[in-house]
Amino acid sequence: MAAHETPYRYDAARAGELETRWQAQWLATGANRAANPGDESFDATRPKYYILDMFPYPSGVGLHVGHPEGYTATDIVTRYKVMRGFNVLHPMGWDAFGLPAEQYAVQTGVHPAVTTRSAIDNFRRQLQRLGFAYDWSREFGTIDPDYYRWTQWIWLRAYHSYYDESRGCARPIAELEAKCRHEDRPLGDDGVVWSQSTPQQQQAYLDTLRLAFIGSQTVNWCPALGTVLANEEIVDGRSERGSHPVFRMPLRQWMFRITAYAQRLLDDLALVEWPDSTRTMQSEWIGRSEGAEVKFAVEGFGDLTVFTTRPDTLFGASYMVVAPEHPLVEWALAKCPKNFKEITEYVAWSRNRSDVDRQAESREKTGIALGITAMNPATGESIAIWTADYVLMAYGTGAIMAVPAHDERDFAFAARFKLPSRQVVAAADGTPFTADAAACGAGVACNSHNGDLSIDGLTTAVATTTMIDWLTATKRGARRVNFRLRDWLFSRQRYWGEPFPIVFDERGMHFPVSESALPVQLPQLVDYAPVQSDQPVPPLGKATAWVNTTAGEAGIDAKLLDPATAVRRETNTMPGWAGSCWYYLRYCDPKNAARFVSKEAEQYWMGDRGVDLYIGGSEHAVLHLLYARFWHKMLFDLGEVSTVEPFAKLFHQGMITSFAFERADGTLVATDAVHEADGGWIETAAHAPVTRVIAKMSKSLKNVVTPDEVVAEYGADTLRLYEMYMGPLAESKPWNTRDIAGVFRFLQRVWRLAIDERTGELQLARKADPAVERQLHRSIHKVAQDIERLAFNTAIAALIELVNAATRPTAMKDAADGGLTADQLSRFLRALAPFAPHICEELWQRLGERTSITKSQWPAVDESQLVDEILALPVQIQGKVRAHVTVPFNADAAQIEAIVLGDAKVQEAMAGRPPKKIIVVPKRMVNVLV
RNA sequence: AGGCCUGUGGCGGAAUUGGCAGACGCAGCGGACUUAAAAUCCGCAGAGCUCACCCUCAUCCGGGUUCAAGUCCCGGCGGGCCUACCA
Repeated sequence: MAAHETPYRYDAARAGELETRWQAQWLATGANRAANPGDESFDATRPKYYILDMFPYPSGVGLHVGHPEGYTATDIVTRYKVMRGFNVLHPMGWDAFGLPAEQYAVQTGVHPAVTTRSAIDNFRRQLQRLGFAYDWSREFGTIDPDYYRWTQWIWLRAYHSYYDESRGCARPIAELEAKCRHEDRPLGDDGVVWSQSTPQQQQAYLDTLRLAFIGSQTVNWCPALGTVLANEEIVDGRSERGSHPVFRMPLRQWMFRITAYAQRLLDDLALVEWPDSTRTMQSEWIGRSEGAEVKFAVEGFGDLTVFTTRPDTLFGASYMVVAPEHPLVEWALAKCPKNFKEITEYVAWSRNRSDVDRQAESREKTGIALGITAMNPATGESIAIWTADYVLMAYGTGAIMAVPAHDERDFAFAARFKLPSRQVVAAADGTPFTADAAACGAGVACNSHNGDLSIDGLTTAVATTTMIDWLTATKRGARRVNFRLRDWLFSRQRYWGEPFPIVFDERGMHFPVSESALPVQLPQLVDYAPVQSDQPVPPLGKATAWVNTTAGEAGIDAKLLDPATAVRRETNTMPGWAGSCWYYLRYCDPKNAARFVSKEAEQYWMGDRGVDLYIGGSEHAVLHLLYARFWHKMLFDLGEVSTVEPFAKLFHQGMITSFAFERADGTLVATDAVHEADGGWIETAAHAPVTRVIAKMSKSLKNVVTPDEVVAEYGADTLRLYEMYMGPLAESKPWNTRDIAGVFRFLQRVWRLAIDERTGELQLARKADPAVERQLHRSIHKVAQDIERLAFNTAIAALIELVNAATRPTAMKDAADGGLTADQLSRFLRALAPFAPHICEELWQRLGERTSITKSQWPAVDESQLVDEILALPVQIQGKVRAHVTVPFNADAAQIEAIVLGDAKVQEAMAGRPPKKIIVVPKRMVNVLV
């Protein structure tokens, strides 16, 4: 039939027309608005459900097809839950501060405020074109002063708090300060008390306890990015973004004392419904290890403390190693040892190397003896102290006891430098000890006794506790838990971020901006480029009029500082992660000018367990998700939020990959340089066969697909359906443009089921076909179940099967003889609506409905339609299917046995042999053993 | 080097608790309709064997548990992700 004969066919143009029409309508009528408690339209009888997407970082290039995957999934659940009678919160916004926007601005010469706003506008347009049921009235960006005002406020709350170890939670630091003053405590080891200390000393003391504090730290300096980076932002010694080399240097920076929360961040992973892999990654990142600290006496220096997880091997510690940055190195150099020059050179060399150099080189250990010794507290022996860069200053105490017999790293080092070794553990399974390798496993202690203590013969676990008890009793050490997690470096030498609400006076003391003076606005800068320098120089320093101000002007409490005092503003800014640490809270109450979120809105939407469903990429498994949990716990301690964890259920969508082609030598070829021939692929220019492989979408491979092009060719409903039909949400899956036709044809069939393509008239069945009716109930039931378990691909398959069953044959003369009745169509459309909302809304309205399908109820399922009266059961003889029998659905085992044994084919297969055993699995199958 | 995940037709995938392997879609093949093609509708379709099958083989490879294994256990091989001198 020619196109002119089917002018009312569902094609790209029709899809585009009806989709944009309904999108405008939904937006205009606020169809997707969620009412807050206290709002006029709020219905308190409904349960709440909070569905959150990880909000995007709007980039200049716009959305790619990976973005809508997770967004479509949450949209389906949103629409489904609304139809099921929930009050659903489903918001969207923009994570818009940060490095990429700034780098893009520097490249293009356009201010990041301008490029970011236009990127946001483009992202919003693209998302709205896909018909997602976001409550757009709640939209905000992290760059909005109304938002970052509260980011600054939360930071101030942390600044004003410390971690009370005795209570295990954050408390106002004012309480601690009052206590210090009242008790007139000594502030440090030197015994100087509070009242005898200068204000600077008092502040420095409090800074060792604040949750948001300033401190001098060895930081990761990335000259190419012109900023310092958090440990989490470094991969293989290079910046996660851009892969630039990173160097270590000491710097005074704002930090978060996330380590105070290490144990709780670890423990509470048990409370959340998250993928195991993500919980494992977080717990490994936190890196709890149990062991002991042990003091080794160094004559003239004092104690050299090490952390070890194997105190049971203390008798085998035959030398020690400290990190090149360890204070003991300076002390040793001060004694002018023979190899002073070599030590100095080694330390300088290892310090200046970037991490990438350290790791690029072979594992060959380097190091140098310091020419001093320590006393092994167990053996009383003098053992040499070395320095080597395989010992990290940032972990434990920056010093180790080396037990080459039972530690692979120590073994390699000892082998290289011919250092002594002693066996102190015998393998539990009797494997003989050799000097060729370290025996790291557990076993039984040996050669481990002195006049006071013997752990010989004890298993590793018992030997460990015995040793710790002895160390504790003799004050040579103690039980200790150590974490790999380090404090979070929270300042960046960049322009495009939240300013810190803090100023410094000429003494270098810091003062917080009052809450009432927030936000501290980011000043408009014409030149915001990073400053090329060996030393970090924040671009905000160029805003001299903004930086140099008075206490009064900056909003410092007059009780803290005279308003006329000259002060300098902090010129570092917060890192890109700041805004995403609490955005899910702001969505609950985005316009609140008095609080970051009202108690009522927070308690309602966060409920008992926080966000009910959070979907986003697994690349945020450690960074964002750990930081957000940390902020949330601080806010919980301070009484600002009511749940312990922010995200109850987390799910990661897989990556959408693409095809590329690979030559015989393993190099990749762009898709446009290849053609298909005889079921294979040929590189056109070289006439050589290539194989199809799966690769990430990239410009160079010419395999990037954008939602805009798919929407133009098929419409948004088809794109949504295709992305959900590709496979399980969690898996990574290749985009295959060819396959889109399948779901598009499905929507065309849906359309044709209701609409006569030639006339545009509604066409419906006169009466319901019982088989179709039955299948309709089953499909709706399955779709509901599948949505609950996020198995959208199988839900769609069920709907396709239903439509195939209901489709009229071409030969049918009267359309009313087939298809669906109005009532059936109504129910079918509601089941499909979460997936393909536009076409369903259109057909729904054509059925005569006047309220949006969005607001309709999920169709009811008749349970009796889900069971068959007669079941076909496969019958196995000796475990192989040999026959099928039909039985009543409620037949018991005895009845089924009788039917089976009476069946001719069964008897034939049994060949006269008597049944030895019959296994009947109700409603599944029968197995006869002879 | 370690940890976690994963391996099913030509392709994407299904099989929810151990119970008929390959649902559904793509690509392919055949038919109806058409002067013809497209579109549409109906059918076929894991491999093997002489057609068919209530035959044989088959879920990366090799063992095992079980009446029964894609699914559970052990050992390999391949792919992916994470961590990577963390004492």
